[in-house]
Amino acid sequence: MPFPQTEIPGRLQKQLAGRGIRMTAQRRAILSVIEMATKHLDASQILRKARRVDATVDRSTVYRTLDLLKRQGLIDELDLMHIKGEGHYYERRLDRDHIHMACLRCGKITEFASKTFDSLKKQLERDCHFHIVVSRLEVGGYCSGCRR
Amino acid sequence: MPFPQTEIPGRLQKQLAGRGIRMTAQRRAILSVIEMATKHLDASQILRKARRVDATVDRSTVYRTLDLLKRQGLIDELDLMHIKGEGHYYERRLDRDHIHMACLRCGKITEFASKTFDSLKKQLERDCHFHIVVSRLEVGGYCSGCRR
DNA sequence: AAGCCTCTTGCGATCAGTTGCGACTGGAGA
DNA sequence: TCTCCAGTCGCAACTGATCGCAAGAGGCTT
Ligand SMILES: [Mn+2]
Ligand SMILES: [Mn+2]
Ligand SMILES: [Zn+2]
Ligand SMILES: [Zn+2]
Repeated sequence: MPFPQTEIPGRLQKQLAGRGIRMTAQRRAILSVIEMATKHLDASQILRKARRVDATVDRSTVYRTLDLLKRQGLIDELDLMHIKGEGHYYERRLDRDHIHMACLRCGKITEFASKTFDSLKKQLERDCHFHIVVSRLEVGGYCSGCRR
Repeated sequence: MPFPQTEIPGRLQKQLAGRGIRMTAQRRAILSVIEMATKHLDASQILRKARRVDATVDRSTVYRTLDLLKRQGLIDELDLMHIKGEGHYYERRLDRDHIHMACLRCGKITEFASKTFDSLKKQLERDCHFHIVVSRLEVGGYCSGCRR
């Protein structure tokens, strides 16, 4: 999970509030969980952690907040090749896009930012006259430790 | 949805049988639906169509068969940016990988094969010592008709 | 500080996808 | 052609995600 060099705590909350979105105790709890995360979390993990901050948080509020953050472009939703189960994973969206690689054997997730990926997207925008808002490149395969 | 120039009907079925996988009436029904599809289908659409071929097909059999085909590398699973709902879409995997672009306004799905995408994957394999088995690049944004 | 409007929430019902189980069957071998 | 059993199936119970609704609470206005 990529981290910015210097992160102001509560930044996510400020970004939302700055867009005129109402701040609630439940949202603050969920946002703090996402902000402090050191790995990709799924909805049930976010719920569990958020409840330690505010015990009233309900499952549906987590899903609704994740949906809000997605629509606002503040988080990205990942499949991670559905290595375990059908669920989705979430991570904060930072300045630089990155690729996710999931090892089909050991389950390790590797992240990688690539210049070629950036130019591929530029090329897509030019060649297909498509304005890209969000992009997701995920690959499944075998990591250096697991390939033979 | 990309189509091969000449497709032998029943090819998917032969591919499975050739790998020693048992062929059943239900599987034949589901395979034919996937083979004849002219667009990306979700599980409930596949179930509905398969039942018109064999009325006994159950929901769980569709999911189990999709899972089998995924594991065999014969179909790919797509999110299509979850333009509508959380579900997944399926398409046959053919020789050439392609990118999916989903328009967030009109919902149109555009497919695109790219030389740069192919070399990005090669570069990934080299730089990360990762052996790619399956890859998925999906982008959301605005198509030529919808961007202003 | 209080009122008010609107957005948000928890709850329960519902829907979609998964799993365990006993019955069934494809197809290899006799 | 018949037998046989591992693999597959339908079913029903279960789990995770969604939705509609009435109650609750941000935060602007006064
Ligand atoms: Mn990541
Ligand atoms: Mn997905
Ligand atoms: Zn590995
Ligand atoms: Zn469009």
